[in-house]
Amino acid sequence: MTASPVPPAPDVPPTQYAPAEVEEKLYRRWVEAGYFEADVKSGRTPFTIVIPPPNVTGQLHLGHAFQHTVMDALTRRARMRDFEALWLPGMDHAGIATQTVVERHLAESEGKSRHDLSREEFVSRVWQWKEEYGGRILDQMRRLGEGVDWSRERFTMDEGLSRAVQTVFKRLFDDGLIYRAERIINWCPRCRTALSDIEVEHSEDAGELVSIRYGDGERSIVVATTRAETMLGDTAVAVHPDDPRYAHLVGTTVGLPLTNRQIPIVADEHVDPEFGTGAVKVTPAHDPNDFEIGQRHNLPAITVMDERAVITVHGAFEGLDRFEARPAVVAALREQGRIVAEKRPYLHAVGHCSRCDTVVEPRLSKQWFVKVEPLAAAAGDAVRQGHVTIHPADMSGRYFDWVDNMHDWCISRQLWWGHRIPVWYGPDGEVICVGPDDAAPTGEGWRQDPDVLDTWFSSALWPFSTLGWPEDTADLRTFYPTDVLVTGYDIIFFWVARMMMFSLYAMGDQPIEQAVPFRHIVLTGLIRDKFGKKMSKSRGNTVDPLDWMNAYGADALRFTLARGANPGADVPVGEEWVQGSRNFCNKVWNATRFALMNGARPLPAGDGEAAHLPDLDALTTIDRWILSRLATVVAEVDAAYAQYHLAKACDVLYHFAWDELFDWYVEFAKVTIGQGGAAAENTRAVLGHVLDVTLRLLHPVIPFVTEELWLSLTGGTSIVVAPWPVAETHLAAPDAEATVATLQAVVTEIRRFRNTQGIKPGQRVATRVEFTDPLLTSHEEHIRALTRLDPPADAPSVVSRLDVAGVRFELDLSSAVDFAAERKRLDKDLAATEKIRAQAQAKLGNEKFTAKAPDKVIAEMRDRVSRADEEIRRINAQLAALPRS
RNA sequence: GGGCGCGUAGCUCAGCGGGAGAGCUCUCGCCUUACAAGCGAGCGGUCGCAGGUUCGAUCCCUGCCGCGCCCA
Repeated sequence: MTASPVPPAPDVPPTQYAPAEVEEKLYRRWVEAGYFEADVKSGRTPFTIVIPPPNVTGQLHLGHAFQHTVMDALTRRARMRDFEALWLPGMDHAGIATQTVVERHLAESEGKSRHDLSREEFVSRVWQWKEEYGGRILDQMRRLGEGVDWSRERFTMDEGLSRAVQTVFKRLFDDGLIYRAERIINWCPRCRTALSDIEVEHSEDAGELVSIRYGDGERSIVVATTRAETMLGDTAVAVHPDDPRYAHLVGTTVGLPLTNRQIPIVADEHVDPEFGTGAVKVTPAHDPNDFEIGQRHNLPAITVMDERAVITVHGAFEGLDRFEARPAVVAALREQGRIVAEKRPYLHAVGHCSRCDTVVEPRLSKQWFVKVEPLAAAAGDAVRQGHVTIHPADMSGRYFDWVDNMHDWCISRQLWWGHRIPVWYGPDGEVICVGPDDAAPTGEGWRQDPDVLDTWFSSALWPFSTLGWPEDTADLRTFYPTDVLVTGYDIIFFWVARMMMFSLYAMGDQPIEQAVPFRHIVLTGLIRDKFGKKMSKSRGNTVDPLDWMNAYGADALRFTLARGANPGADVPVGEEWVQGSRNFCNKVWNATRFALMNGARPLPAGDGEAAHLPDLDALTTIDRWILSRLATVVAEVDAAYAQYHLAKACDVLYHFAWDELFDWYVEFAKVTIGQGGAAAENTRAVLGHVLDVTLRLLHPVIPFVTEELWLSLTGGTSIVVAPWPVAETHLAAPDAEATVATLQAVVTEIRRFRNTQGIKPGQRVATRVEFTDPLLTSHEEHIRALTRLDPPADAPSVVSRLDVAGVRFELDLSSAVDFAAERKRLDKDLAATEKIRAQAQAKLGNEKFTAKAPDKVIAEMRDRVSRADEEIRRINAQLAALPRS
């Protein structure tokens, strides 16, 4: 055996990958090199993703980490594929959340409320807070290695984005799509602001159902309610018009208890005669359904609570919170003998503020609304007509359900932090909407609407406002429409549909394919814990992604999340998963380390992948096998990405890298390299090439470790800007794949034999090897190396003979062979093979099958039978050769 | 109540018309000089239940049972 000269490895890396030592350094280098900055002038095809803006008060959680990993993988791959890739970062101003945080801060540090400051002062405090504490998530994104274009970072309260907000508001206003009206809206008594429908979360809560008798004697009626305190604001009782029980009462009045008011009994179609007594109390100012009834019957609406949900009427209850007033009212009614029935607990749906969980109070109030009907119709059509594709496709139903049944959107919020509504009220009742270039009216008696817009209003403009709209910027012309939106399926309603509506509206002068905000919507699932349970603070199963990054590295976390990225499916994660990913990264590290120590290096780059390879005719079967497999893997990874099936891409790469490249090719390569000569040199080049390609394929998902290794392996500038591999289909070598499959089967069989015989892995066994399959002959040394079989001794005493596909082994065993164990093994294999044969044979024996099944399937069955026959013969020969025991 | 989805190995999930897969776990044996964050071998499933369509069903259809989620 000739020892070939191994070029000294410049820096042999340590045996364990240490992410902490490389991540920060590499990230800084990437940013400084400007790799993530998109160039409008490059002339390359653009690829754009805008980040769903995280909340300025927020911290990175696993949900962000997950979606950001997906976006980063898509963007990095696009960049490698020579697209002008832009991933645009930023944050939203999170009106309620931010104002709440700053108010608390103000209270704690100075003991003041915002009302102790002027509005201007308070807003400037919020900006101060933002500079000092806001946006911690941005640094956490850097930790994760996100390749965003920091030079284009945006914030929804920035001047440009605010201008976009005002422009859209003005247009909608002028088009009559924004209106102001007195309606029942969702009110949070803690945040003291209106909420839109979708900022309310419903849950089944335990309450009470109380039945109360209104009126007396003949003219009395029993109503049931879960909100007894609102009876103070009742202005009617409603029954179904066809309900015979109450027909005689319709049109009359009853006395409202605890008050001296008489209220009418009205007939309304919307009353459910099956529910309770079939009669309902009507409180138009405190219930959306009652409000509708009130409208239909011209009933007055009496507001009985203030903005904190404290009772404002009726001396005895005035000043009580709604939850204090409820038992008080019931007690007072009971005293009068008016409580007919009580049910506790009574489960019913209760709305909660999505921000602070306070029970929402329906409140009659004057608010601004967007008339969504025409906008929503366009948003639905864009998807129906195929201008925008939702992945996975079966999530489209949710989208349509939403846009087809959308309610008008309440956009005003009673806050100070946000985009102030650009509407001015004049002394004589004038209402003027001021556009971004208009001068606000001045003079006596003019005042601006005090409210601000829902944060989601500005978020809905994000795909184009971030690119400079309403100005006609190069960025907008180049990067809009964006290519992909990645977000959770839970946010379709909040955000996706609204971006669609506003983009189509604002970009309405463009053809629809140019007006859409994005061409693909990739919906991700929710992160769950390792038992598949939702993560929540109350469950105590939340995980800080920073902890896992610190423990296992950013790549390990990313790989774990990416491997779970099955389209639309929830992703359970546990620490063991991350450990496994870390182990994978370390495996890649060590395999590359081995390659470096053995002088493996891709040949100098030329045009295309094949330029990295030696003359194909000079390659061994094993070299051709791995190249053939690599070509398939590249194609499979591309196919998976094309479907946004990141989990599949990761799975393919994981198994190729570990199970084929590292477990087999590297082991074979040890032998070939050890043999020296031209074959060794070729194998070094092939190993170098395959690793190079594999690292590039993995880079979008695990950017750090791949960069660190790729730099050593290739001496290139950066894997970030290395070309994405191309599937070299001409390298397909089915013959080599078949031969190696046989080799693997032979090696595995020997290993099994050794195992069942209790031969220690390290123990070398003298063996005579005889080939019946000539294709395998040249691989004797590979087989011996992987199975630890030595050449036979001079005077062999053959103890055991083993026939494997194409090879006969005569093992010289000094220890006793466990024939019983071997027989058991073979019997099991025989039974399994006979089963396969029987199943295939049964099909072939079925006339209907042979008549109707496609030829390809029939041929496959025939082949299966003959392969099984051969296997059965082989096993039987083995069995026959075993001495009887 | 309306709609959508899911029930596949101990756990978490892929597969979705022609021989049941992965990760983690588990069993046995190994510090075999790239890697013990590792290596080799193995155990483990009437693919929720019942019908139907089909030459053939984990995969398509219907019903049932059990779980989710969204909307009301």
